[in-house]
Amino acid sequence: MGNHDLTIGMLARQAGVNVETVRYYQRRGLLPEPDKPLGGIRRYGAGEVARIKFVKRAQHMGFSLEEIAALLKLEDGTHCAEARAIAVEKLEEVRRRLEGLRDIEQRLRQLVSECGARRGNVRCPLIDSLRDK
Amino acid sequence: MGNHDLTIGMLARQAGVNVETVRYYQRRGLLPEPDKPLGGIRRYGAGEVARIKFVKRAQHMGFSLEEIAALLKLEDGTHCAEARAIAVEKLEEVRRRLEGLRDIEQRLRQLVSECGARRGNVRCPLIDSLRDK
DNA sequence: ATAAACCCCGTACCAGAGTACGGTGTCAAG
DNA sequence: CTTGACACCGTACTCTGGTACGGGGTTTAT
Repeated sequence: MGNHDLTIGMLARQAGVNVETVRYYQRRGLLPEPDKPLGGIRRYGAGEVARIKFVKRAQHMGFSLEEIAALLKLEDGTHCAEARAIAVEKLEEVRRRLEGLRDIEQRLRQLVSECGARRGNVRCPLIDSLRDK
Repeated sequence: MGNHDLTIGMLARQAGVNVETVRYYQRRGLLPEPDKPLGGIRRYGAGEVARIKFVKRAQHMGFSLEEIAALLKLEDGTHCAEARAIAVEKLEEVRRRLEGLRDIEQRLRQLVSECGARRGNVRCPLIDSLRDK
């Protein structure tokens, strides 16, 4: 775990992101920037790979980088209530978005089917629904 | 319908958007820019109000401004099949997003409940799920 | 006739999550 | 010892849908 032998390019490849993304995460404070040793080339280890993967997993759960920064501060696993609070908020947000998307799905499904069933020169139901009610 | 008596500010108020938004839509080609008459103040009518409302309704159905521009070209209602094709694609996209969000909701719900049920010094289930598998 | 309110136009800026570019430095192989 | 690949760093640009700003010109009301 402590072997610091990766260059930033290797780190990026192992974590499945671009070098620029690694640097971006460093700037955002999601990834510590190791001290530059003599010569000027930094080395990274398994800890950094894991951290980037943590970020990517959290993104797939819908968290923003800002929220992920907060989660990373609780990474030792001893602040479960705080972590849970962040997840609860995200869950509520996800549910709101789900509701909105479900409405949209419904309306689109309805309109697509009406447009498909249209016969003769009836006006387009989709276009009509967008015009003044 | 043909009374062109609104200034851009009145148009914006009637359509429920900002003046800047009207100009932005003009730049994006969603709204025609009327000829500037003597003196330099353009006038707008009910057609423009309707057009902005069309855009807003379409946005609420999940369409991007680019897609809305395509829909506006079909606004006469005689190109139902083309309009339907755009809606079908959007519907598919919405369903993909819905699927993704449902997965996220599920996982978050599960994790929130696990974190809530946690007793003693078990590691935080949420944080754990973000760390290496 | 003067002040408030409004218009015109161009440009710059916001969030979010990166991506791209360009100049310089360093390292390893041939 | 030179070539190529990579690292470092700062800055700028991408996309989307606007919002803000600033310097003029005009119109409306008092």
